[in-house]
Amino acid sequence: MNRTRIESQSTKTPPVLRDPKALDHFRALLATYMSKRGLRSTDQRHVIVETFFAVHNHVSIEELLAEVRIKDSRVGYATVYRTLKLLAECGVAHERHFGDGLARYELADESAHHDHLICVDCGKIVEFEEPRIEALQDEVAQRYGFLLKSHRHEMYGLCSDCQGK
Amino acid sequence: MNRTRIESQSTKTPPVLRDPKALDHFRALLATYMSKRGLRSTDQRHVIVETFFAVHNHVSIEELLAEVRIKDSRVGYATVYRTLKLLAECGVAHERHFGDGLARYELADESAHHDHLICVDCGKIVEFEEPRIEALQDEVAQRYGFLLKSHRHEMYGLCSDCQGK
DNA sequence: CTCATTGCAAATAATTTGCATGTAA
DNA sequence: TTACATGCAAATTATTTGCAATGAG
Repeated sequence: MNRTRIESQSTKTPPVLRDPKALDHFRALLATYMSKRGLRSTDQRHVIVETFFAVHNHVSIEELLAEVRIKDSRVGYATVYRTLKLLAECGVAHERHFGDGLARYELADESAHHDHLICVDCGKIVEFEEPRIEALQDEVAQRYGFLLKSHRHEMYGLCSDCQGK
Repeated sequence: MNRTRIESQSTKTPPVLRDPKALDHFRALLATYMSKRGLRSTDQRHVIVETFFAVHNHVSIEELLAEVRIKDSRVGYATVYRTLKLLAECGVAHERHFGDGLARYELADESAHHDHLICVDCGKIVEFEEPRIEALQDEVAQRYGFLLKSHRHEMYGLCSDCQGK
């Protein structure tokens, strides 16, 4: 693993404001999932999950590991991988793959069924929602006889800040 | 590399019919690009490129290598990687990444600006075009001040054949 | 002749896994 | 005390690269 790539992006973006109610919902979801399978609550899982809740959306494993190690320097990266996989399994997080070859995770949020705009220069990721596109997707799927399960819609370009350069 | 995964998908799909004129266009494009940079024409490149033209769209490296080795068993996989990279550079092919972790290549075709429907059960890939979605994409990009360079729009679901199972 | 190209093996890079040790319940 | 978890290192998997040998121009 290329450790030189670690850079805490959370210092670049303002602290994330999240609805405490929503976080409680996700904590409960995780707790239920874990107790149902006999999984155990550990210090590592706790610090990783709470850190994930606190940092910007679309964190990479590397970024999250760096943040986690500020609080507990002895957490191994395999544990972060395993814990994020767990969060994805129980529906708390979604795994995303953009063009740069590494997995990013975001808080699952059923209500915000969004897609992504990605700046190819600075890497900024903007979420967007467009119900008319969703509607056309359904129409296209029907045209080809597909029963739609999920989709991925990413648009790449230059954000307003990077167009001047 | 996992060599057990080799399976020639071209035997599952009917031989691809392509416009000979379009292929000549791509051959010329490649020849120009190569001579401009002093690159050399070799037997390996020739067999790889012609095989690529003959097989189904969205070939993986593994699949293409298997086809190529039917004609010349001594071609190394590094050469296939390098040649497909070359095709992508000169605009003859596009590299695509779907969910299965391996790169797939398709003939570049400016006129057919299509996206993909992918069956999560059998892996079938269907191309679709929907100008109204393209138009909405431009609208969304403008809304967020982005200058659009490219996009990727993939829809995952069950194709009609797999819905019955 | 000269420098691009090839095939092979070794290197990368992200992620996963085996295993001895640690620790919730 | 009994599995599950952890940390580490080693394994995986797709892709890339170094290098000596080959070959195109």
